[in-house]
Amino acid sequence: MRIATWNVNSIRTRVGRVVDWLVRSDIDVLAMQEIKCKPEQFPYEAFENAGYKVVLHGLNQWNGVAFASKIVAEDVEIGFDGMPQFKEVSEARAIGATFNGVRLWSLYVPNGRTLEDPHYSYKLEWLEALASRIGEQVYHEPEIPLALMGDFNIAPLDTDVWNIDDFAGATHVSKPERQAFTAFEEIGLTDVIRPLVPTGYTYWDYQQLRFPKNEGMRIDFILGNDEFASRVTGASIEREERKGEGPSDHVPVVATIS
DNA sequence: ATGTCGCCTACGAGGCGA
Repeated sequence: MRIATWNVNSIRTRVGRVVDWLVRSDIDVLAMQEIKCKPEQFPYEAFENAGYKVVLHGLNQWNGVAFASKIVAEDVEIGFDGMPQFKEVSEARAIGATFNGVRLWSLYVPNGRTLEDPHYSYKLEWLEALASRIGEQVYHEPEIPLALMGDFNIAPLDTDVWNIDDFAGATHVSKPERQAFTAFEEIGLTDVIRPLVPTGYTYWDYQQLRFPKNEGMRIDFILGNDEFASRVTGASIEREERKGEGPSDHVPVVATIS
C-alpha cells in the first residue's frame, strides 16, 4: 500500500495536478492539507473519475483537511478529542480514518505566525493536545498500525532549513516547538521517512526565488507507531512536484508499507 | 524589492493568511 501526505494549498486551483500525480504515482491513500474549501466546493468528480473516494473536513477558505483513497475510509473522525480552539472557533485541521486496518490522520498544524502572536501559544497547545490524545491510542492499541501525516509547521533539525542563522527569533525552529515535536517520539512515534530519505526539503516559499535557490524547509512528516514503522518498505519526497505550472508550495511525501 | 500565491468581497483592488 502506498500512502502519501501533501499540503496542496487549495484543491480547486490544483485538482488537475493532484489527480495526475496520484494516478501516475500509484497512490492508495493521500492525506491532503489546506484544501481551502467547504465540502460543497470540493472537486469530487475529478477524483472519482480516477477511482478515488474523498472524505474531508472543510469549514471555509482557510485550512481544510481530507483523504482521497482507492480504499474505503472507515471510522472517520473529524478533529480529535480535546482539540484546542482559537478564540472559541474550532478549525478544520485534523481528520482521522482507517484504511485496510491502518489508522491515519491528516493534520494541518497551526502556523504560529510569530513567537509573540496568540497563534503561537495556540500552536503549542494544539500539538500537546494531539500528542496526549494519540498517546492514549498508541498505548492502549499498539497492535493497530497508526501514522500521523501532514504539515507540522516545525523544522525539527537545524539542517531542515536552508540557513539556521536566518531563523533567529522565528517560528518553526524554536525550542518549544521542537520539544512539542519530540513529544511524538516520547509517545512511541517515529519519523518513517527520514531513515530512508535523510536529506531534502518538503516546502519552498513562493517568494524570493526560494525554490530555484533551494532555500526550503522540511516541515511535512509521516510519524508512525512501531507497528506502522515495521511495515515501511520505501519512502520518497516528490521534489519534482514543486516544478512546472501552478505547483503547491509543498511537495508530496510518500511511504510504501507492506 | 515590501519581490508570490490564493482566498474573500463584489466588480476593482484591498485585506488576510501563509
